[in-house]
Amino acid sequence: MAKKKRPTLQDVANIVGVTKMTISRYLRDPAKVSADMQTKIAEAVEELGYIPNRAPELLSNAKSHAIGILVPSLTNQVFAEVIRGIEAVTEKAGYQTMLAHYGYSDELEEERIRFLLSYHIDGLILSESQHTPRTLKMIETAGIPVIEMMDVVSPAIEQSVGMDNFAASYQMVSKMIKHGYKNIVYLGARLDVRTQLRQQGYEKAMQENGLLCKSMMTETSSSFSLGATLLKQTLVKYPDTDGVFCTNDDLAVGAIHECQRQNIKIPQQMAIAGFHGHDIGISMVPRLATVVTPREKIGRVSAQQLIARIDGQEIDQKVIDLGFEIRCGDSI
Amino acid sequence: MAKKKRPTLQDVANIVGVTKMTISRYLRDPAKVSADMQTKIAEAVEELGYIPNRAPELLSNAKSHAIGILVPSLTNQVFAEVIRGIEAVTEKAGYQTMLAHYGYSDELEEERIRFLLSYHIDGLILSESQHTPRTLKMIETAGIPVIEMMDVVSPAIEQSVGMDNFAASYQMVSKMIKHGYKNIVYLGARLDVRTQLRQQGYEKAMQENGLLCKSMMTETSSSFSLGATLLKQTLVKYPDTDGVFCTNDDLAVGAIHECQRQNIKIPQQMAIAGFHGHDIGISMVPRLATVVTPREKIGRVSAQQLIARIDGQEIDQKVIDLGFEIRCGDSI
DNA sequence: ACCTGTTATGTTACACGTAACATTTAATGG
DNA sequence: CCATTAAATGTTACGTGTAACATAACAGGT
Repeated sequence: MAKKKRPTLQDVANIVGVTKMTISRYLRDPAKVSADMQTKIAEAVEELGYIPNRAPELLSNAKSHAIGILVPSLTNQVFAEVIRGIEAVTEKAGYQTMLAHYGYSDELEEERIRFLLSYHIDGLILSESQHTPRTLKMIETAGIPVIEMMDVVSPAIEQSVGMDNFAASYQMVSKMIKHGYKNIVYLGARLDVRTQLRQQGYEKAMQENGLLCKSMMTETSSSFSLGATLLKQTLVKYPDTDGVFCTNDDLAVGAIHECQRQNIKIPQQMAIAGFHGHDIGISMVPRLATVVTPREKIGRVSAQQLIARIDGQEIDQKVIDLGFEIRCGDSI
Repeated sequence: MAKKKRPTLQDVANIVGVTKMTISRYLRDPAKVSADMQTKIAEAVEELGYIPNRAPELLSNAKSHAIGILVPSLTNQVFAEVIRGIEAVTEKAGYQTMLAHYGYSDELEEERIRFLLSYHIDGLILSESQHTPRTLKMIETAGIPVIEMMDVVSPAIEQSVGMDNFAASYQMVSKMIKHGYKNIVYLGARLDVRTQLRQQGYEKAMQENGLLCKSMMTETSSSFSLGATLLKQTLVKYPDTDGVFCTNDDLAVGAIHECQRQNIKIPQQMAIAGFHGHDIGISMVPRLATVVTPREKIGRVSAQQLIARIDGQEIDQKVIDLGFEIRCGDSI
């Protein structure tokens, strides 16, 4: 069972009886070779099971038609939807995507970016606006367009596409206050930049109304049961709590579960609001109040902008704000 | 703003005043060059922001220390956890992962595999045991080890790691029947192989007990609200339904939501069971009856087996069954 | 038959890091 | 201080597809 080397263009060429250049042309555009040559080459390629080799085109400085996508987490549903948006665009434009994640760690992000760049990707979509100095240097050196998604903070690199997390949570909490809730607590997990922005929006709304800011936070990564736990802890520490604003839907749903366990009536005794507008918020009873974020659109627009810039277009808008929507549901 | 070519080893070498070979040695193992050379090279590398280039090592038939992971879907939480398991192992072993997904389409799977193979990955982890003929040919040609995850069907390629979906659903449905439920309906979405195996397990259990098999199925991809919809439709079509077995937790949770909306008491009037054992099933009220699948372990073991085989070990077990656990919760 | 222009194929050189071997420099022992 | 060995660096060749240019084949018009 000797390990055969995998076939090269030359191997295909030998079968057909031409030079590998002809095979190369056929693979890039079949119409470039004569009709009977097309069938002969097709057969040989099929017979050998030829697999293209990207190495040479990486050696030359040709475009790779691959772009890198870097998300902090795959367990977070948000990014699955953003990725879907990105790929809806890249698929049509003939770009392949290389996906990586880094568990909210700057150092891991750097490592992943180095990995992706080592494959000469044509562009890069990041999910944060905070990077190590080395990351910034690498990206500058690579000289490829970069997009930072998710928030509309002024981009650390070139261009950002997202929504205003601060404004969104400010509006949501203001609405809760308008509904008459006074002792609203902020529930947060996984303290990334966006979580912090949302907390600041919460604080602004509370302070504007002369209310006290309280929070229940953890570094643990978000989950439904964590939401339940945080609510339980909140009720112990702040017994007069009449509302919680959660940094995402998962926590909010878990909080609702805990209220149901403790027979706390929503929204009469307790208001609960989340962030993102995932499907479960619509499915559940009561329907969850939440900020609906344009996740798929963020992906689509990011990919469009990136590809436009790969094609040489200048940046027309450094910051693209795709907005959000407040959905009241039945939980506030 | 002339586009600078990105720096090569030669550029680093020119700064330091040595040949690129010395730089290459340093990058692979700093101890291989003299002490003062180490600092000089480190500075130059930092200054240029040198990014490694994988092309040459792809050209030579060297190992790439990258493996490919192919999952049908990223929105499906199951795979996020499997991937976490895989990467826990690959990270330690010094392998990079290239992740791709294909939306349950054989053709897209083929395309993704071609893409991954074109980067000379050292091994491949797939999530299905059904592939196009061309896919099989390519994999054979590539001559790299392949693992098929998720179920314990006899592997289409070489080795499979997973659990017995058929037995699991058979046991769960049997348990529901033992609890006294008779008119149990199977709720399914996204008709992939594992969904079908689960349905067959359901049917076996029902038939063994002389009960009638009924199902409510759709090709739409799974979601919480789809679970609610399916339950609603089930109650219209089969009004005497007293239990539903769902192909996954999402559908089951949605079904519970719908029961809550319609004031159907769980488990007194309706039994509901899911599949996988996701966090939400523990968080929610009532706690969901479900089959707990070893998702992360499937990932870990798959990666271990793959790496062992990349290192030349022979296959010791063609099929590795990692078992499952029935968790009753409060919903049956 | 001859020229023109088009189409199809061939030739050459190149991109970049590394294995294998060659050479230089430094270090140790007598 | 020379001989021998070890350490550090240099040299050469290689792998694979493609751009750019070169050549061959062929059609159509006169």
